[in-house]
Amino acid sequence: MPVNTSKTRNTFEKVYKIVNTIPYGKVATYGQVAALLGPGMPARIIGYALHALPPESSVPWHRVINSRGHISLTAAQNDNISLQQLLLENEGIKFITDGVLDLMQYLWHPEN
DNA sequence: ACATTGACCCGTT
DNA sequence: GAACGGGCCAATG
Repeated sequence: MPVNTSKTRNTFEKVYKIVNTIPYGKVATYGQVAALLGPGMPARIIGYALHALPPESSVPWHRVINSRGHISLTAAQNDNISLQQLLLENEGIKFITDGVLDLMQYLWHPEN
């Protein structure tokens, strides 16, 4: 859950802002988002921020996956895996197998 | 203020 | 190619 301290709010908002720039039908890796956040930002923070994100939010959290092109989400939230996969498939992204998609094809290439 | 954990990544065995 | 370990920042007890 996001605690509204000044520092975290800033970082979290940055994450959400970047995630919002991911175009429809494309996906970005945690590492990419971390790199856009700034040097020295580990990918874990993105995961933390997105995990804290409520489902009602308009942030396309499902377009963020790990560097291997897999849906992470760990075992605890395996119900969300199907949800994320459904959302991505709804955007025209085809999965190779369950929870695995083709990064070369769908990876977002930011211009900045 | 210390230790542990986390929707991760990368280099080395 | 799989398994292991170190590393970064933020949140929680």
